[in-house]
Amino acid sequence: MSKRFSAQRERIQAALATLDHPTAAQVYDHVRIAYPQISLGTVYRNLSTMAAEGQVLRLSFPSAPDRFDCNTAEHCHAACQGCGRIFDTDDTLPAQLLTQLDAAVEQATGIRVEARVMLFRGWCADCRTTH
Amino acid sequence: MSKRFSAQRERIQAALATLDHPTAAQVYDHVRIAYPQISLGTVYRNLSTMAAEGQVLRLSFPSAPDRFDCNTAEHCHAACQGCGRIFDTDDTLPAQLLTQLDAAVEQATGIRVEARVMLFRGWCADCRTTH
DNA sequence: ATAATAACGATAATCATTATTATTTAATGA
DNA sequence: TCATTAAATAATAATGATTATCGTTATTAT
Repeated sequence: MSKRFSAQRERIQAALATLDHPTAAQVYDHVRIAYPQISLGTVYRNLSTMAAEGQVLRLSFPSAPDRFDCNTAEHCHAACQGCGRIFDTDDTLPAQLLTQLDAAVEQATGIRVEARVMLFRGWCADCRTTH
Repeated sequence: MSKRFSAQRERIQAALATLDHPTAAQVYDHVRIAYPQISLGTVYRNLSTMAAEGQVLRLSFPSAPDRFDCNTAEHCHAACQGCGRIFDTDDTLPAQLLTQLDAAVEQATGIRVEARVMLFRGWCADCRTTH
């Protein structure tokens, strides 16, 4: 009936659900296995559109390509400086902690917080043993 | 004995102190006024070195050049969605709160946190009254 | 069905950043 | 001091990620 999105876009969405915080290139490589004629530009175009529409989160890291996250729920990211993996905090961060944080920010800046982008950097358990 | 830096690097450091979260290009343009022969590559090289040495913070945002912050003390940024102003929390965020955050992140992800990038979005006091 | 609109694939262009290289400046030390 | 070595520079080429263009194809509306 109503095919809301193109076949390419649906495959990109499926790839996002399968892969873990992929880059555009990783999405491209994944989709290309079953759909070789897709173009990298199409992947970028759709990812950018989806990010603008709020269907996907675009994450930016220094000296690294952007990554995309289909989980648009409230959560933070922790990046390992050793292996580069990105971990989700999901909703395991105590909500009461975030509330306190918002209050502290409002007191310090006057901003009543509506959204947060929090990226933590450090070493994962695996990399800590080898450093 | 204190380490001596090149004239170029000292000018870059001075620019960082003057400008507010500048990009490399903005540092370049500022230094160039009084020191026209400096090269953009020199700016990038020094900024990267300083970031690696922990003398400067490198901030990354989607679809925008990296920004550099000479305030390496623990602080966050809060952006107003109304007027666009950016507020620093400086060190007014309770350290004990950040420690708790780090612990929660490590428990959730395994990452032992070394650095955080926290950007808050919301409405400042002025804009809240007019919205 | 036909016209209008949107999305596509291929590829060129752009932008930020890093690497190269020849040269200059600073440090070392006999 | 003067020569030697090391480090940093300016200029510029190269790279990598992302966006823009453009002719074509697919989808939607009349």
